[in-house]
Amino acid sequence: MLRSDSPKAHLTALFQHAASQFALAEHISIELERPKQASHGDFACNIAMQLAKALKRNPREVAQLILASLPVSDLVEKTEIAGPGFINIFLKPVAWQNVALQTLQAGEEYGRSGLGQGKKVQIEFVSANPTGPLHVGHGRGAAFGASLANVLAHAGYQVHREYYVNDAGRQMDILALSTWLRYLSLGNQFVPFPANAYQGDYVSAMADSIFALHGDRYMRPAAEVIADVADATSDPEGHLDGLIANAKRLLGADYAYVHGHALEEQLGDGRNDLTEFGVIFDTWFSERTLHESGMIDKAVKQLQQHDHIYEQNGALWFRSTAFGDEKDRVVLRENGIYTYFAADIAYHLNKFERGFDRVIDVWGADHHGYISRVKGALTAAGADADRLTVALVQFAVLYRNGVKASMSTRSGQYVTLRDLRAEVGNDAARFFYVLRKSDQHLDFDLDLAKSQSNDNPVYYIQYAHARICSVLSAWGGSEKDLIDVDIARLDQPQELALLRRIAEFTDTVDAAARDLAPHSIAYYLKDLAAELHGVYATCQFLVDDEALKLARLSLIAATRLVLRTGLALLGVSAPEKMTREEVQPSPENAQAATSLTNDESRV
RNA sequence: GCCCCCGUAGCUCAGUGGAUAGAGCAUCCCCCUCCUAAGGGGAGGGUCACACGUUCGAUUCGUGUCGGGGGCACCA
Repeated sequence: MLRSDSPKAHLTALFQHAASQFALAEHISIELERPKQASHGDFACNIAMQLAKALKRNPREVAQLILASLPVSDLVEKTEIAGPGFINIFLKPVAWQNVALQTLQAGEEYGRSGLGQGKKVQIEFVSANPTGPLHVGHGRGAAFGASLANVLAHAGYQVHREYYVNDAGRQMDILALSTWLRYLSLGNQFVPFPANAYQGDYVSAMADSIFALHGDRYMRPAAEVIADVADATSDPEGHLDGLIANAKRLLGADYAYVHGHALEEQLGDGRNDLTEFGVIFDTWFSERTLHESGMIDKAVKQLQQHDHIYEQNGALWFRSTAFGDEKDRVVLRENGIYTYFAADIAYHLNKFERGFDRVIDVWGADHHGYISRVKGALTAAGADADRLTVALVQFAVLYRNGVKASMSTRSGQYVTLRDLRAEVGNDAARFFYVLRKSDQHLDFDLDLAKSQSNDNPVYYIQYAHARICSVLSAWGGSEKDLIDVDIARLDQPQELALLRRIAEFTDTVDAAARDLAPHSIAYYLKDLAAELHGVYATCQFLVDDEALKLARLSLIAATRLVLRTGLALLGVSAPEKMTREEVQPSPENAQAATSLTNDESRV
């Protein structure tokens, strides 16, 4: 007779029943928390204190009334009223022991919560300009977004992952120009390479490949390329724009090829990078299609119909100040080209049209000022802006040799996500990225990540998983035989602590989904692994007592399931074996260690 | 000037409207004849930046101050 509800859900129902005698209780949610101190029981309920004021009675007195009408349960050992009016509940061991069997029965479904109720949610993340390799800042957005998407899916949402491709606009033109200038130099047409163009080696590589494929088909005289272009020192941006205009004129229809080649190369590179990082998208949505399909025209017309657009200085402005923005914003420039903002309005209206109940954008914290603008435009267009949630992810600041490293894509001086993955591994990178709250700045110390990768908490968790695999493998039996065992043999404090932790998983997933906080999964897994290691250190699993052995194996099999499920949510692998690479101290390290010792001995 | 994030142990950071605020690293001390010691146990270490409010109760919520970081384009 295995119950299907968790101990907490069971108790919540009991308290709901007990509280229903008070009319006011309908507005109060039953909160059961796990006390920090074991002497306060398995759960503590503060409902008496919540009700006390409205009832104008002493909280301890209210607690008495609640307890008097609390239905009898075979899981409850005893209850007590403590402190200012807490009701502490002590459960019988069987309440927790059942958790192991419940977990094994649920299998991969364990931890699912009803939060999402099958609602469709779209999550858009990364969406980096395809103008160069992804860097460590994009990595954080990728790891956060992918983990959050997994968490939402496990919490019962139907999740759609999308990448918005900024394939229109000036930045892409600058990349195309940069590539073309490098290409021209291959035919000895030397145009001074602008300092504010894309400097990275990947640009030259693309030029090489175009030259290899098509020879001098796109070659033009350098003198014509720089003709009538603004001075590079006094007007660097105007200089770039002049070069772009000349490139478009001189190349004619061929410009689209150079532009398209650069786009495809960079987008493909980013896609491969992300795929290797375990970050997969359902849709890659092209900004250009918004322009070409007339969706932006439509969106702006929609705003015009609601009288939120006016003309000034030859441009069209959206009156965003009417929606809480600090100033009005241009949607159609004087030159007749829509702004990025205009495209984004159309894009978000399109998201809503596609029938998502909820839309989540993962943006870098530098975009925070942009939120009110987009939401304002959605409201202005008659859409429900509350269906859009923007999750801001603070910067990942990179440190190398203790110094903040430059992160500029144009200057080409940055560490790529690919480099980072190669150095610390995908698992450590994914885990490290989500180990901080998203609204916390992340100091990513490369040297530390590299030199101490063996101390990374991800290994601690993976090791717990590997240990279980090792034991179950040595046992050699089938996991199915562990679903129906005499679980009452689990009575050690460490075993019960582990069971309690396993029981928390569903609430953890639920809270992580609700708060858009995948980091709490990472912290939960650390705690879970710690409990497992504790049991491992105190209990022998493969003992002669057959019933005890099966009970303990059942416990660790359930633990393995939760570890696996949780790690999968974070995109981290769950290895069955951990093999340590014996690192021999290099001569420099040995020297450094020696000199450090000498320094200390001088004190 | 306006807006956003942060301020918790020596360091990096979790956490909570509740009853004695936690982890990892670092420091110190223990534990492998035994399923991987990438492990376990223990010790020390705190004015939860500061002030005032709200509350039965504030480290948590609000306001202000101070400190750190970031953002305020007819760029994307």
